[in-house]
Amino acid sequence: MRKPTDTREKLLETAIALIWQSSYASVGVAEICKQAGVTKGSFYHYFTSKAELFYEACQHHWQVKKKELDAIYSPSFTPLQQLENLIRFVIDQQESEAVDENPVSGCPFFTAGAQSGCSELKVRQAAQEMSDNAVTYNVALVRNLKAEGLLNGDPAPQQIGRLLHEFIQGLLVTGRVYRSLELVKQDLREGIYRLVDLKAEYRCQPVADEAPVVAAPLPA
Amino acid sequence: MRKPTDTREKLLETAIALIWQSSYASVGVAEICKQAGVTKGSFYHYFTSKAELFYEACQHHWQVKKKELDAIYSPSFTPLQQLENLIRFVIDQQESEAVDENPVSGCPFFTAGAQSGCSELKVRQAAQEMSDNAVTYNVALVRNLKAEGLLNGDPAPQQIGRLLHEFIQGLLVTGRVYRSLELVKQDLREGIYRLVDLKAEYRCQPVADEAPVVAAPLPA
DNA sequence: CAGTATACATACCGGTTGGTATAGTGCAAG
DNA sequence: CTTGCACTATACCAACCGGTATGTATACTG
Repeated sequence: MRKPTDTREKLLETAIALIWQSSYASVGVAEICKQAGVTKGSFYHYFTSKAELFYEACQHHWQVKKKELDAIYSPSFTPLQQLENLIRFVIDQQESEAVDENPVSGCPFFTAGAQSGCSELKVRQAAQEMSDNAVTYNVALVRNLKAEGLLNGDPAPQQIGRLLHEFIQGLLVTGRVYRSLELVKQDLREGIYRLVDLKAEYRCQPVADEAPVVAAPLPA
Repeated sequence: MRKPTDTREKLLETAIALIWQSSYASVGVAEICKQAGVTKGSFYHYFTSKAELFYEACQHHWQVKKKELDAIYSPSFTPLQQLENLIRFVIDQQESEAVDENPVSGCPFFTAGAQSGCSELKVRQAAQEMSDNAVTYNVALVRNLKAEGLLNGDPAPQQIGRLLHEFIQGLLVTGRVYRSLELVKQDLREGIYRLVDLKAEYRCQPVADEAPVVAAPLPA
């Protein structure tokens, strides 16, 4: 046996990074390999196809994001704080991944999956699973808000969770098309607040600009 | 001069139809030509590039959709009816364009533009212009609702119009990824109603399933 | 030291892409 | 009848695509 290398992981991360910046279709296997400092031979040693690489890269990347989301939704926050954390998370995310030509990267899982249209079952599958993941977290958030009696009416958390995801995705894609992070910042909070429909007395509470979004997670 | 042919228009319509069903990237010039019964020579006689064809096809298609939207938003409807018309319009649209492998086509302008990411300025430009068009109509709707005093608070119609567009696009893209028109039907009305935030007394009024969505436009 | 499985490199494949060069065709004006 | 132009058909290109075949270096195992 040869000693294990980090080639595989390198490919996963490079793929995410590149596809993130442009799109699944416009990034070739060759480019991914070049950027990762790996040759095609190695690529197809670890992955059976480009679509499969994407699928696994999504899974891999989710493991990272999951930790961040767990911090966001830590029980050490009140539901209202969690809501604000989510908003900040989305924007931070976009800001950290912004590149010159593409100030809004959008959700990589999704933008790729969306275009797949007919072909590439594996890609669509990845987009679905990542969406399911995101919705699950949204639902938890809504449930928390509802449990505290902060919401008007008697909404179905499952549906509101979906609505949030649909809206956020649409907003990010729009921001991407317009190449405008400003648009995202303008509409994100307003859209989310309208979808969850907080009771009047809790609405639009100003949030400090420096408010830490990630706190130490509770020790079990 | 030779008698004018419909070659150009044929190409525009074929392009829309094909790209609609799958995606901009996965439909080649050759396929468009074949489907339109035209050869590549003719294609590049009328259009300088694939991207330009797409751009012009969008403009062409918008002229058709514009008429439908004008009917939807005819002053002969009350604002509430206009709102319901919009909801029905979106769903009818998807239902009429559904094909086996793709029950949700999404907005063709947008799904194409979204994926463009880095490349193809002309494609992104088309997506932007078509979005602007859509938002304009949304804004008009919100203004009507607000003018009748049907909305809570004092919302900015411009923003709500954007939110509606962002949500609808996100929903359609999600429906596309899940290949589920059912999802779209479930979430469309709820999302829209939450975003516009109608006063309680006007909310969720049941709408007859057979309600005509297109009425005779007012004679000037 | 032989055997073997892993890890990677080189070179190449057939197919498709968007785009072009060119020759030909139909038709109207001179 | 012929010239000229709008239009169309054929043939072709270089570039690139995802994927593969084959070879080799490494390193553990018996």
